[in-house]
Amino acid sequence: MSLRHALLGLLAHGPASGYDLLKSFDSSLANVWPATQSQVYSELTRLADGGLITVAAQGPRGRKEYAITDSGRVELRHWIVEVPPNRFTRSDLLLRVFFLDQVSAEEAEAYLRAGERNSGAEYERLERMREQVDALDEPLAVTGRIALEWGLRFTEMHREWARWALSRLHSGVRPG
Amino acid sequence: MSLRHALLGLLAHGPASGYDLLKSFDSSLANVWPATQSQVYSELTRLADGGLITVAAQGPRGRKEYAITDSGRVELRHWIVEVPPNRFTRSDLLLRVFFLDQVSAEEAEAYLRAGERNSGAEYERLERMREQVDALDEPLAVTGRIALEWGLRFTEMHREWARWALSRLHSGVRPG
DNA sequence: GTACCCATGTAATCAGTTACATGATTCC
DNA sequence: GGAATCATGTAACTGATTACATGGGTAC
Repeated sequence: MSLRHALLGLLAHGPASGYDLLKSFDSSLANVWPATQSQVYSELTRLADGGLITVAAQGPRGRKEYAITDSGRVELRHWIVEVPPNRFTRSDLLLRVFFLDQVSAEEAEAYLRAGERNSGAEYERLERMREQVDALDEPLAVTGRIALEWGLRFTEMHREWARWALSRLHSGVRPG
Repeated sequence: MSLRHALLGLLAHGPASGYDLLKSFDSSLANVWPATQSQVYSELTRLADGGLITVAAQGPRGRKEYAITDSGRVELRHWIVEVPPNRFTRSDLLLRVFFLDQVSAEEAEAYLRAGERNSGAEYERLERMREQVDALDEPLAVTGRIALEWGLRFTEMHREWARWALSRLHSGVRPG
């Protein structure tokens, strides 16, 4: 049930249409909580039915601009401060690591090297984002910057871990 | 479609029943790929229908012991080395961070402090696991140890990030 | 004999993905 | 007038969660 709160959170900053919100999911929020077009539109309908948001204005091409209601804000705050975050996230990347003993040493090595490369590239992508965010002065800049820092530290950690795993794999597969 | 590969990976180490496999999901795999009882049993039936595993033996209480087949091993290896891991994982924890400007400074601070505490406790839990794993000499020990190291580094990173975020929040909310 | 663990299965529901479908407006 | 973009919606399917339901075997 986090998608609804992601939408409430975005609408807490101001009214927007499904189309507008979708763009947030394609850019900033894609790293944290990806969502598809069909998901966004149907969730907006449900939120409006529940009275957490309302259609504040209608524009051309059937555009509906949604605004958060008081009960929507209450629900958002409740979710942030009261509902404990999910501890376990699924990682098919780590799941493969668990079974690396089922492939050849060369394949296992290639897998970890690919991980090292990807997190390096991801780090650079986030670093470019940071430069942009640091230039802004919006309210999103503070919290967005904190989330971005998480990504930077995460990818850095991942890269170093992949290196460590490579050395560990060598000593593990060929003990001595 | 990672659950089926998690099952194949576990069965690659030797035959087991649904009940046995379930225990793996409750212990070691819970950190990486949680699965429920109903999910495991229905996926096992599907895997057997597809010929990736077979019922190797039947025991008391309707116990079915499954064994991986050759095509199951082929599929497992293909998944490990050919299928690229999922880059984006959802994090409702980070999603809340994005919207921390919607709650009071005190509440935001409490949220980050709770994250710091939790990752600290999680780190200690994993450290205790490491002590146990380091004592083993099974084939799982090598890859399991590598996955565990990821958890240790992740929780450590998370804790340090939470601290950083707290200082950042103070300077961000009350500029000067 | 009874409590606990072993052991499997099904049904209902929810969340998320992919694909399909349609049409209005703006820009050039 | 044609292309790109704005804009919303629905249908089919897959994956995951929760709850229900049942019964055999073992230890004491």
